[in-house]
Amino acid sequence: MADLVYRKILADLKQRIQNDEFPTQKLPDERSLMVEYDVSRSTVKRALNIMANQGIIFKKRGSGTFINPLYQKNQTIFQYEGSNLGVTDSFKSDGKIPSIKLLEFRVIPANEELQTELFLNPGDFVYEIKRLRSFDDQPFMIELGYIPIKVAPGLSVETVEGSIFNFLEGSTGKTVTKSFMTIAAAPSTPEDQELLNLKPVEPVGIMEGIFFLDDGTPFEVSNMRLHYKYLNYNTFVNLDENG
Amino acid sequence: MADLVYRKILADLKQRIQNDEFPTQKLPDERSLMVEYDVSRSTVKRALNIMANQGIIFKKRGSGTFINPLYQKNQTIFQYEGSNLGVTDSFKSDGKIPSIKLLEFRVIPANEELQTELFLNPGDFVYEIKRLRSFDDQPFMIELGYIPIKVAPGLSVETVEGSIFNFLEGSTGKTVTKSFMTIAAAPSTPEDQELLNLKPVEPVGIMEGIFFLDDGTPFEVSNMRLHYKYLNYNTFVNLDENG
DNA sequence: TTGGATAATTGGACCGTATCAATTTATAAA
DNA sequence: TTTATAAATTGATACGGTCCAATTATCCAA
Repeated sequence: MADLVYRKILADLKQRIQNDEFPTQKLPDERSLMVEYDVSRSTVKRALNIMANQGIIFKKRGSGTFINPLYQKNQTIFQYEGSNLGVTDSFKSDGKIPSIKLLEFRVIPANEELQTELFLNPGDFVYEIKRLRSFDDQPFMIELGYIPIKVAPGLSVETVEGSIFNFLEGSTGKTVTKSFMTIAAAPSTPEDQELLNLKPVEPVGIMEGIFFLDDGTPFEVSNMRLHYKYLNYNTFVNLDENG
Repeated sequence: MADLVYRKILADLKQRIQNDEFPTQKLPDERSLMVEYDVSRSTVKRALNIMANQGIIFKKRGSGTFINPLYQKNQTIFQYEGSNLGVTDSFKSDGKIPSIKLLEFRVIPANEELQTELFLNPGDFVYEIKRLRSFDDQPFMIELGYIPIKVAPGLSVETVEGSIFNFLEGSTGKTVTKSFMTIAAAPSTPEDQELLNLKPVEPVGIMEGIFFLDDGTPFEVSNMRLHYKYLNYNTFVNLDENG
């Protein structure tokens, strides 16, 4: 995986940026990099394009390639990168111990909305999994997930009390690297307040996600209600939509 | 701009997907598309890669390229694409009339945080712009923005009562297509409740963004407090980070 | 010294080729 | 029929080249 040429260049350039090896905030031009790394210009461009899409660098034709000062100076905001999709991993634990309490686990027929979102047929069944996640006994999220039985037939109570993504990867080798997310906010319901230990005026953050297998199969629909202090979503938006 | 080959293919394929011209959910293979459009395979791959990064298609080596069923069936959630960064444009108005009320407009020295985020030096000045945005007299967002005077020296009250991005583009030709966004939620303050017409239990969504010019210059730091019903952020997450 | 034309620099777009790797399909053997 | 093997399919990686467009640097003339 990591022995790809463009990935090595990518990793190396990121490292060199962090090491402040480009004090002028300007990277060498593409033709120099091509000689330096002894690769073709296409490969250089590939690595640079990925960094540009991640907001690490800006490219300006005729002028050069420049480092996003924020990436260097304030990489705390950029640490969204490299995060995992699974909640277990993506909410940085800061040494706190994550735990899962299973609130509900059953099989139900997929309603119309789930049929649309998970691309199921009428009569297909899904697992309904409701879980409460905590860090050090401080609950921070109510997770209501739906998974078609036909894509994960072997789900058990023990599995569901841990990371479903890890189970999936271990049992089938498939990984979940893509999702469609919707982020919103709402006043907390009495149930939210009880489970997440919230005051009535304190809201919840809502993250709804449809997670896909690598081949595009919708794998899970998840509705996550978060203690508002834990909703902190960072993203770099680039409307150029170039590759 | 739109006469680029890969963009034409991109637009055409999107259209054909919407027109349901691929009922098997499978696109022609890259070599066929290359013949069909009479372009090189590199150009085909470029267009397909962009669509894959947008979540429109999934590619599977050895198997083919497949349409994300959600893109076709439920394109409402995908309508984030093609949106503009400027708030005036990006919040879909549904025929409602957007308006801006200027609450505050002054020049202040940049504090330490602003110096970091906008990459300024001690002593540099910024505009502080506080605005209330509405649709049909229904306020939905309090916007507190900071813009360095040296990147937009000509800001006037009239300008600031309209779209700053449009003014910028008109006066300098520079466009804003990149931003770093942080999304959160919080209980509403008394000021929020008054300006946004919220009940005490109703929260606000918070979007903080650093907007960049095309050359990477940080242009604006904006703190947006939204009526919670208007916070609805959609995004496709792809951890493959390929170009 | 300055202004404008000219050249050099630098990233963008596109083409075309070769080889590899994952998957599916076809074929042959048990 | 089932199973193992080989072939065809299909996207991924990487190389190389040509021409163009935006920007910056250079240089000459007024």
